[in-house]
Amino acid sequence: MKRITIKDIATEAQVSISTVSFVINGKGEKMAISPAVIKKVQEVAQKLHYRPSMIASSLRTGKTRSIGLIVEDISNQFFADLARVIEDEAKNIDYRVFYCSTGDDDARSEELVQSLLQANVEGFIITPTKNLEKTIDLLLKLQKPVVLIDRYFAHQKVSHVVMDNYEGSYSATKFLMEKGCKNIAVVNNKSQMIQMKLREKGYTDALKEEGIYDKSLALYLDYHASEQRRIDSLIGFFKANPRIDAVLFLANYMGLAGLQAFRNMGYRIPENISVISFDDHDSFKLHTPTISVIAQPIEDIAIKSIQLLMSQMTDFDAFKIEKVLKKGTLIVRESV
Amino acid sequence: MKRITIKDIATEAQVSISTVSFVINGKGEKMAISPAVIKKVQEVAQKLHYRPSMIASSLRTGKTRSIGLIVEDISNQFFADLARVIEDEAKNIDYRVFYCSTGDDDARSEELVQSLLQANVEGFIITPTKNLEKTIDLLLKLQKPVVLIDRYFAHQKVSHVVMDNYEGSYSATKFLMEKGCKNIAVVNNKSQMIQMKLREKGYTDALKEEGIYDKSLALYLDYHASEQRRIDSLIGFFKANPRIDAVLFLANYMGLAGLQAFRNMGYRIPENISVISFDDHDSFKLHTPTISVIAQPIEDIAIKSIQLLMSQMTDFDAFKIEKVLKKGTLIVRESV
DNA sequence: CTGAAAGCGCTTACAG
DNA sequence: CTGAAAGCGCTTACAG
Repeated sequence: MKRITIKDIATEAQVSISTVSFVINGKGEKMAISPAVIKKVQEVAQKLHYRPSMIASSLRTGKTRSIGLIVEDISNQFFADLARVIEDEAKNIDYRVFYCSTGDDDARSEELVQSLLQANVEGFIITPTKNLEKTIDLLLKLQKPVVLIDRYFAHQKVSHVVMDNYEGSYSATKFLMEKGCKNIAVVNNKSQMIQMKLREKGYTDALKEEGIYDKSLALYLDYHASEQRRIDSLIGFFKANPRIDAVLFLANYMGLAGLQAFRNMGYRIPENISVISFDDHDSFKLHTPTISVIAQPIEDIAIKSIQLLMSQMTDFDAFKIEKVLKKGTLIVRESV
Repeated sequence: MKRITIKDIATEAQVSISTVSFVINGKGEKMAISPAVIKKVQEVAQKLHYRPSMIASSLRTGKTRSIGLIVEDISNQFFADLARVIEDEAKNIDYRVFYCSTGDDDARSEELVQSLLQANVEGFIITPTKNLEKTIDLLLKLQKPVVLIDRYFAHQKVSHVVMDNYEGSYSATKFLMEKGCKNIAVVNNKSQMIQMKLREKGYTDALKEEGIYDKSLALYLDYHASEQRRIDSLIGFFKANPRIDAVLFLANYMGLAGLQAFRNMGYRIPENISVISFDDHDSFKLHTPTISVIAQPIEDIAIKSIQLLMSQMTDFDAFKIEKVLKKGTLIVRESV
């Protein structure tokens, strides 16, 4: 089955290919093509089931009407929701989204960037991995619009949209203290990424203000360890520190592992321990008891990052770097 | 920043663009180009940071090395896991995957197919919506390789890979009966899609064999209703049928709604009611009690469907239609 | 109001 | 062993 091209339409409609191209792209009127010809061309295109070749037009115009979205893990509900909103927003302005997961692997992230570059995407929305700064510099050098989300590099001149992580954990920690908790632990990962540091700092500062900060009450998990390994570390940590009466998990996968740890240990929530986790998740709503969370403003982040990207794409030179913080929401459930 | 093309390399290396193209594509030796020239070209390409234009080469060769994956909802864990495995498999053979969600909407599904056609993907893996049969016929007419997953149309000549849905619910129902359950309900949706019908038939047949089938013990939910509406229907149904002592949910989102319904009603699992759901989910592992499931053979399905697609892509004419059933696994947890 | 022609960056059959 | 040239399907500046 041969592909139908504008040439076929031109022949069939007995006009030139330029005329066909103008009509197909809705520029018929602007080019003062007669309504009769416009109608004719449209009918023929319809009849032959013409489908324009995106590839040819991309090659010609240098535009692909597509953006690349690189997240940490598309099967994590937070990123899946984010991707869904970004895709919808992009569709509204007739853009396609190519999305892919880094698995928190620097080498893979760089490959993905290269592969999206080859696919000629017009802009990038990225949750960078720890050592991706240089790769992002490359994108900037290539004049590619970039917006970072969820995290960023403190000294890099790139727009980003992230949740106000500091404020989120600061107020969650305050909330735990108001409820009477005295020995509040925190569970973080070892990544040292800025968003995780800020979350921990919010926690630390809130406790320091009350003079009850105790740095031995922090556990650092390995992102790449198996879930069982994480659960084991958690059990070890809580057994070693029986005085802990509340815990703040700095990401949903840690919270999920934590709940399994508590179940194994026979801890009851909130009688034995109060729990708050970052990032909402189905399981937190469904758990007995339901778990309080600091929910990310997913929709705000998605919409703002597309906006920033678009303004860069429209006018790269006039564009100003924006660093946007969006407030999260403390959702109080039964676990405190 | 101007794009570097093979022309630039040719100029710099003082050879023809054909030579450059051959070297870049690893055909240097085959074309008997001297090692010195090969080396030279490679060095220049490296030095200038040459990145081939996928678009130009696609236009020329008609190949894009990409496949389209259309699932129901990428934020559902089942499809997310499936997508992840398919992406990895595709990457092994140097293919890219474009994935997108239908939201169980026929019109959107057709749009997605059209948009992937325009992007010139070389093959399709699709979880079709109810009325997508004609669109799939179109793909077949266009000689596009297609593999359906999760569900299919009984009389359409297309390869598919699905779980053995009948066997899965048949054996789950048997298992419930062995445990002494007498009034076993089933919760399905209204879609009437073949995979859902087969799941229900496995349930029905198992009960009929024992002569205890009661058709009033079936509830049909609306996929497009809000979660709260689904929960309300479930509560109404179980209140109206207090003799029910076990329930089989035919998809994970129904099971999740069911658990919330039981919590609202104060039902205890498994004392008041035994529960088995199709499709595994984090929440089922984490729930108190943990919930037994019929897990899909996700990896098997993903790998097999890529295989089938590849054999169609390699030789469309010689290819035979294959209809593959993969067995699921009953994972027994605390809910029965 | 419409058409001929150049060119986007590649690949490959052909010529030498 | 290497090069000149055609052509993939479009868009658009230019000419008339």
